[in-house]
Amino acid sequence: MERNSNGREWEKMKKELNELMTEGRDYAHQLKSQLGSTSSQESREHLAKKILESYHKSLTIMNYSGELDQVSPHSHGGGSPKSDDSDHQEPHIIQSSKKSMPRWTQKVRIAPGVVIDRALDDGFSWRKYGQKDILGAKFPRGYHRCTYRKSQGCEATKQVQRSNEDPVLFEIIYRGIHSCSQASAVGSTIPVQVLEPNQAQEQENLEIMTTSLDTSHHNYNHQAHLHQSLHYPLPSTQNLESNNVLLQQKDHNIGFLGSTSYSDLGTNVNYHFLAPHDAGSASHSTINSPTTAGLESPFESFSPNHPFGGFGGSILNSSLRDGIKFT
DNA sequence: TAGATTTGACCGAA
DNA sequence: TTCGGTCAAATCTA
Repeated sequence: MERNSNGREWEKMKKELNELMTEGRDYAHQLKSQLGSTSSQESREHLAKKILESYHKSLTIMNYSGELDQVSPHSHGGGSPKSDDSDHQEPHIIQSSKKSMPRWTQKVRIAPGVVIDRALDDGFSWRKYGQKDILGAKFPRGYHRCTYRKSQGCEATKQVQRSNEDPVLFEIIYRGIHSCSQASAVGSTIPVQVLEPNQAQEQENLEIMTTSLDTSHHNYNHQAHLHQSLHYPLPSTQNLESNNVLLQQKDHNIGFLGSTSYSDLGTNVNYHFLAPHDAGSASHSTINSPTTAGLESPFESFSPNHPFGGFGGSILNSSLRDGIKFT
């Protein structure tokens, strides 16, 4: 059946991706080993560049494969029909009309204390092209596409939906990968993706990410605390759980990961990212604006050009948020 | 004045 | 027929 050939192609792609990720890991190890040494800044930058390249290649493969929508179609045995429980981010397939486009979801929980002014500043420029009331949703869904769609034919889009149950929680659905000039400057919008690696390798990949964070984040003085849980479309729920545990543990070491802001869909809010388990302690104070329809941008103090942009950017800007799942 | 946002209309999939 | 996604004209803003 068609599924068999797709499966073979997918296996081939996974192999290539695995090689690239491994390459990236090796470079990261080298970089890590140089951190405690007197190696030159140039040498470190070179290694960082190589890491970036590895991940960029990986993401490019995913971009053109058109396979992401099919990732792990068997990942939830007897999965429940569509659920409104937005706090549980079990990987699931979202049927997309644009099958060839990778699509993934991330959830951003906002907390007070950080003023942010760009609409979900993930380093890319977005232009809002629509807003629509969704059946069963209290808040409208915003539709955004890449600013460079016309000039560069970039097909990346995103949708922003505010949670019914938790107004400080935003679900952001990304579609497509940037093909515009921002892609090389910022990195892919696709966050970390580990494609069925064994756990050891998976942990190493994650270590790379956090190592990268440790080497970079000190350049920033954000107030926000960001916690994360990544959700991979892996067949194994065990992998999923280990990812979450690992990342949350790493997260505590990181301290700060980033902040962003979002302005849409209901109220003016200032946010930083918190994992659900921290949300309670972090008072999601919502700075309500007198208008609820205006949806002004509450995001500030998040530089779209910060060095998490490339490798780190694809991971940090996009991944290190409340939750991400590929679909 | 150019670029961004808003919003009603339109279209396609289910 | 309904609903989600996109279009495009009108409007806003820097």
